Amino acid sequence: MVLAKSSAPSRDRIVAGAADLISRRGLNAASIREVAKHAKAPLGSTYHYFPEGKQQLATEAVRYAGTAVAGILRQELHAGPVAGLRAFLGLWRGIVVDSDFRAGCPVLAVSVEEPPADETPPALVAATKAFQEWERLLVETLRAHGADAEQAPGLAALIVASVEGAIAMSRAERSMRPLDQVAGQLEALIVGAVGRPD
Amino acid sequence: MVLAKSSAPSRDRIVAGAADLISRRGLNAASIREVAKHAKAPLGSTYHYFPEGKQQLATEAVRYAGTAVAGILRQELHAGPVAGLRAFLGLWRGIVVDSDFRAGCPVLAVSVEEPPADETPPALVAATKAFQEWERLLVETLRAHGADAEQAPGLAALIVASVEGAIAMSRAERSMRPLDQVAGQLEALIVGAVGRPD
DNA sequence: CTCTGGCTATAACGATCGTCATAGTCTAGC
DNA sequence: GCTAGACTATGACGATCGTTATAGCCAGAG
Repeated sequence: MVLAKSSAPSRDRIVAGAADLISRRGLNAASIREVAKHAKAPLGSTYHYFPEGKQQLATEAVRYAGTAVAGILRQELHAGPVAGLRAFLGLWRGIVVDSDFRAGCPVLAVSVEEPPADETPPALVAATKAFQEWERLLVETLRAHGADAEQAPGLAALIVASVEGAIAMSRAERSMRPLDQVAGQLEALIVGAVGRPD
Repeated sequence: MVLAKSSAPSRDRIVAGAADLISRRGLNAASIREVAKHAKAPLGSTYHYFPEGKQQLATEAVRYAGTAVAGILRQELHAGPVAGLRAFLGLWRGIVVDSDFRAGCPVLAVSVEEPPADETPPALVAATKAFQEWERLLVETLRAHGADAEQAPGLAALIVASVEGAIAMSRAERSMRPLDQVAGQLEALIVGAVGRPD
């Protein structure tokens, strides 16, 4: 699983495990005790490594997932926007399938839970940055491959939004149909956007 | 009176309040106590009206939201797919804006939380049905307005997925940018799908 | 060797969770 | 008015939550 390697040092295992657990259960329902057990680390260690508690752990988990996905996306986009899209979709597809539709995107999971009080918690800020970074990478490559410069941001937003939504729909339906249907639509859209001679 | 009269709008208020709270906090983090308070109903009443507990309440909340959205969608689609899309988007836009980015889609919220054990809880089944019903309504209208019959399901899936994803992204970013960008993309796609002469 | 400091082990704190039981209130039908 | 049944009020149960405190282990520096 891309978001949860299991042989790194303790601290990293905790972060990766938190990302995985958050993607499954949601932010509020992912308990620190479960994260620790999931990462084969003692509960005390989580507060040793993350003295600011759950908020810090959640923030690092979101950043970890966001950065990992961005890295894969950046690398695969070198082969063009369609290849990047396929890698992006294949990544999520693998997570959903390998978990038997139980895991999804931790960034989305954090995004759909109400922040406390009237301040934006750092985990939500990290989620925003992750989404925007993915969009930015897509925009860059779309433009570099001939897509209309003004239309690229809209298409990138559509890609990220529809993939995130489709992941959730596929989990609910316990079927890859939504994700695969969206994949087909997006691929055609990208081809049309970069290949069209005006 | 045994069946007919379930008295005051108390029960309905609880269901609607549960849908709202679930959309804000997520399924696991939306407690029955908060739902009761939010609906100005006593805690005991929730177990009186929903003897199967939280699972039943969540299921009815998802069905309620799914049906309400489907009703609006069905009505507005009579004026065509673009009008339907605008109503769909406007509905969610209102929920997000009016709640100051705190509320979203309860169907999505239920979809992104891991089911217990190895069986599918009824709330998740209800979520699947809600998504599929929205897609079905879109497919019908797209076809009725001249969209390619084979392409309509893919476009409908893309619409639902991207709107759901964009709602979450807008909540995270505390900005309507993602939802508005997706709106523009989808509108152009629908126009192209129904209006294009081959 | 001692000693230090990063890590772990264990237990507890108050709070809140889902759920249930019991008793009380109210109202509709006789 | 009386009674049955729909609803409410109240409080408790075991479990689990985030968090903290305290003591113990154990490698490496001196």
